[in-house]
Amino acid sequence: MADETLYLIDVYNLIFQVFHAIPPMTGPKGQPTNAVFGFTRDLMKLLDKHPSHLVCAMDISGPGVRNDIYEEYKANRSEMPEDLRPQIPLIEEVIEGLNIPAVSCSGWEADDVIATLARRAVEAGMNVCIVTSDKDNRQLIGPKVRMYNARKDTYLDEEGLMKDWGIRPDQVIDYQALTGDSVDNIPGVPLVGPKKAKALIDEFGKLDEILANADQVSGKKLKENLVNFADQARISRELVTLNQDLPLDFDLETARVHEPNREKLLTLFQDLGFRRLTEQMQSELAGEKPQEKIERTWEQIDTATKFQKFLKELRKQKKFCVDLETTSLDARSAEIVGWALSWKIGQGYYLPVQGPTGQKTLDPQEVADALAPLLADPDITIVNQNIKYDMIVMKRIGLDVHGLGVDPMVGDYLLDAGARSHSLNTLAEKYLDHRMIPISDLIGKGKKQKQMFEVDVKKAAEYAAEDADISFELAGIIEQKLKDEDLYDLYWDLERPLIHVLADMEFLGIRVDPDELKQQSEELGGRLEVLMHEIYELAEEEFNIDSPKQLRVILFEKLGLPVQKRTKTGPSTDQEVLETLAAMHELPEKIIEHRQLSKLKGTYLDSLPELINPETGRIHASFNQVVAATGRLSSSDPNLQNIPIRREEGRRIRKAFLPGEDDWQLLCADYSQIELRMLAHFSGDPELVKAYQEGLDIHTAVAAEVFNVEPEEVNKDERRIAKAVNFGVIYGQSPFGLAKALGIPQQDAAEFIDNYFAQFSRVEEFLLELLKDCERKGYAETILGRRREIQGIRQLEGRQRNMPERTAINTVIQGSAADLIKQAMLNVSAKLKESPELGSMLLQIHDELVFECPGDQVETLAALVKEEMESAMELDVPLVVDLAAGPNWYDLETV
DNA sequence: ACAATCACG
DNA sequence: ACGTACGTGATTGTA
Repeated sequence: MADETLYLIDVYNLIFQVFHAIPPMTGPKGQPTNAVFGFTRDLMKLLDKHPSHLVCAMDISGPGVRNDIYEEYKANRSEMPEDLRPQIPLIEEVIEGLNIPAVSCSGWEADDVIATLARRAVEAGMNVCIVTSDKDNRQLIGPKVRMYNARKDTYLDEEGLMKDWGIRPDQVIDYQALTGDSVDNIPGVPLVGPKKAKALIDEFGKLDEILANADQVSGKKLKENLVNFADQARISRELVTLNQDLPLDFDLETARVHEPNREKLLTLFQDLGFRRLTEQMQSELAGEKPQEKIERTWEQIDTATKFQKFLKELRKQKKFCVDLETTSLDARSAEIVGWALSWKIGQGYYLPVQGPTGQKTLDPQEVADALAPLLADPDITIVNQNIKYDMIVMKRIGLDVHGLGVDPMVGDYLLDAGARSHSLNTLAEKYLDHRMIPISDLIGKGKKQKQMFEVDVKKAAEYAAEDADISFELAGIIEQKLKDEDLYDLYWDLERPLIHVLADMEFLGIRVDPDELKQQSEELGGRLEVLMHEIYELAEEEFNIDSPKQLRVILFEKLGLPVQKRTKTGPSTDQEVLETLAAMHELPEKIIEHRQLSKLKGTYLDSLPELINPETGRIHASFNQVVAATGRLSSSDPNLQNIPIRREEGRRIRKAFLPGEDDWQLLCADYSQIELRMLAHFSGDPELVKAYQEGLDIHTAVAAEVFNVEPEEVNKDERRIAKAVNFGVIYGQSPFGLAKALGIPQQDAAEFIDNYFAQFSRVEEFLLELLKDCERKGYAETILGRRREIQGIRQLEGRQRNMPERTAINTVIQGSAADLIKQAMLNVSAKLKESPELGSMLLQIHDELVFECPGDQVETLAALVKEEMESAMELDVPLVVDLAAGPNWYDLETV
């Protein structure tokens, strides 16, 4: 039995771990499944390690023996989360399906079961591995007993324990008795933490000795505590001591690993919507050999000789992955620390060009010079995860990529636009069942984070080479998936070239005048100061105006104003509420103004200057291609898509946004009512189409139809209502929403909507068709075939379906508009490549593009941009682009 | 880490 | 009798 290993799994420990580590998932029937999935995956991973014996140890709910010792034991444990409870029976089924015995003991905990079986196994000459993150089990560690953390894939043995706590396994109980454990509500001795506990144990030995020698301990308070809390420490010791002698009627031989019940598991996995696990069961049932785990190796290229040999090999490749390790997440200020490459699955290379002093590195320039021609070769396919980042960094040292292939991140976005993450870690788990080395293992986290060049080169190499290797493999897999799903053209012809366009925009950035921002900030600062005092005066006390919690007290308790609506945590104080309250008291008005001004100051005036790159004098925001589920871009660091415009006070911030040179101009080109035109095109409604073809004011035209008056007789109110109804359609409107937007009774809103659909019946038909189509396919689809899965469109009914339906409608319209402007960006960009002297594209704000150009080129550029944007797609309605230009983003005049 | 709020299309 | 407009990102306060 010498080489046999028993794995003892603390089931609930693993369940809680995976439940919190894995974001919520839902099965086909809308049931929560994340814990089942994570548990199953981790357990099957464990089986890959070929244990000879396996036991699932469980708790039985209710108070146990330890509560007799100490009533408060585990008293601060909260109830099992609502989303977890229904998953427990499913997990039990998984355990059953895997043919693993589940063992528990009434009155005792899983830990005691584990302790008992561990002892018996060791006596039988077996090795033991305890699968839990619970620290109590550390007392069981020994020459033949290790612990295993399934989530982190790490083992802990005697040596590891010494490294972590600095003690031996037989000292664990006393250690824990002293330090206590807030999770299990074990009291311990106050003031004694990990450091003190180790010191005490080292000095005096066992707990009883420590307590007996309390008078010799340095530190007055500590001395007292060791005396006063001695009993508490002894109780704690009893609580953490595991029982190794439970009367379990269990023959270890029962734990021997058997073949799973694959039929049962298959059905279960299908019901739960686990695609990969279902496939795995099917192929195993079909008698296919499980795929061999790929052996992943990596090589460090750090000498001239190795580099020459490496280059010889690289030059033979038609496709490879390049991943840069750098000093910053901001591509515009990042320095290259090393290059990771891969052109074969399971093999990565790392070329360090910067490292801690004394470690071998290559010459940065030599590496760049050698790689430049390969990167620029259009016949060599270059791939990487989020390659836009690397392209920007490389652009700074004059390197260009031409044969851009599949970026797994962008590809996965097309395959599953709604996914919460498209990170490399996520994709590696999703497509390769591979868990990556977390970067925090390398550089740490929080404030003590290291820079990549400060990390031991060998460690950096392993991490970086893995990235390149995995990205390379993913690129191949995702390319095939895109082809299978008919999304390859959308990737190849739209998203892929867009990466270049966005990289260029981010690289160039936009010039911002810090002095203008500073001046405005000071002005607002003064006004805020005055407002603040007025507010304190009216409230008759000083409080933090930015704290909704404190504001609630002032408004609703002190002033006794009526609560309008509630948030999760209490009465709401948002703008809408304050506006209502403004009729009753002077204060809310002032709060509104204070909020507005401090928002402008904090979010824009004071933050933007810090983001100006000192080298370029410009702000280089990121345009994210894989965030918005509808297909739109998003902008961050900073977000340049939400610079104020609606109110004059905020709009002035735009004065600080400038063209690159003083005699240049900014040119703004925005699509007129792009989403409504999409709706007209899709529905083919003759009235809407005609209105657009004749160039009418659409809101007036719609008002005329809905209110049955001549267009000339439409009054302001009617136009306003028609406009709101028009927008409502795009959002999948409800009478409630419209009523709220317009401040009218819900009845009236319902009537307007009915009238609208009566007049524009093709719109209603189109929407119904859209929903039917979406329900059939499970996803919404845009004009260029972009898809977004709509959760709940199939299984939900009644009012529960409203949300998915609105999402579906909005996705088709908003997403198609996003497709259109992306296409326009490509077309404009292609033209500007031919005539770069005309200017450059700087920003995209959903339906608007911003350019900079020399003053004498404004008209030429305007004509080109208008032409390309209006002809980007051929719709059944004309596309109209409005143009404006000026010396900054505020003073714009129609071109 | 999350909730509330508010800036944009 | 409910609860609801669609899509983002940044800041601030609080647990």
